[in-house]
Amino acid sequence: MDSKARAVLTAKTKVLKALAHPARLWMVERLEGGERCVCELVDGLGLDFSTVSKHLLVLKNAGVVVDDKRGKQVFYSLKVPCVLKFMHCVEAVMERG
Amino acid sequence: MDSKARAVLTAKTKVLKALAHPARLWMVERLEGGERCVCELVDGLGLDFSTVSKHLLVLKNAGVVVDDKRGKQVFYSLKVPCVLKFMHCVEAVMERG
DNA sequence: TGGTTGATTGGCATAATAACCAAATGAAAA
DNA sequence: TTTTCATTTGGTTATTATGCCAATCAACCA
Repeated sequence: MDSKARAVLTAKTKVLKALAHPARLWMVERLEGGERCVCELVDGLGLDFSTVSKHLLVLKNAGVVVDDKRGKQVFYSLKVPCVLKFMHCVEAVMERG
Repeated sequence: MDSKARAVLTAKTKVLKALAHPARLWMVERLEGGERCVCELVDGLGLDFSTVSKHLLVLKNAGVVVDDKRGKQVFYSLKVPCVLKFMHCVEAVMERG
């Protein structure tokens, strides 16, 4: 495995790692229904504001979501529509458990 | 979020976490070409036998691979064919980075 | 039987994550 | 301009993940 192949692998796992947390996956699923402000996500998750903010940063750095500040609020939305389609495969893995 | 929804999320993230490591993802991609014995994977990765064995256990516990002991060797193969299809979406995320 | 090979397990040190609280930022309202 | 509100950042601690070494196990061979 050369260094280029290693870099590609690391980039892919960055996306997977971003999705591989219950709070972050919940937020991504929630964003399927359209953009949400941070406060809505905090309410739904029952976590600290700072914790949710950091989770959103992870998703943003991975290229999964984008943010848009309007007025006092920040709205997050999915950057790539297929993100949740591919979750059907994950569910298939679970069912064949 | 009730406890049932939380359990489903945790189960999904178990699969994602299993894939979210360079060595494990590399092995899964390699298994796309058919079953491989542990020794082949060790050679390709350049990691310790014990390390590779533990990574494979993570994939097995997540339901991504199955093992088959034949003689002294253990062969691993993908349990769910769609695992790599959904990686195309991950690649799409990377390209729109 | 005794030894070798392929693989797993246990143990340990180190690194990376995740949660909270407190404090800082920054834009809008007063 | 001062205050306020939504969010982010910094700091700390607890938990989890990773990788190597040594020991073990199971199957084959001499």
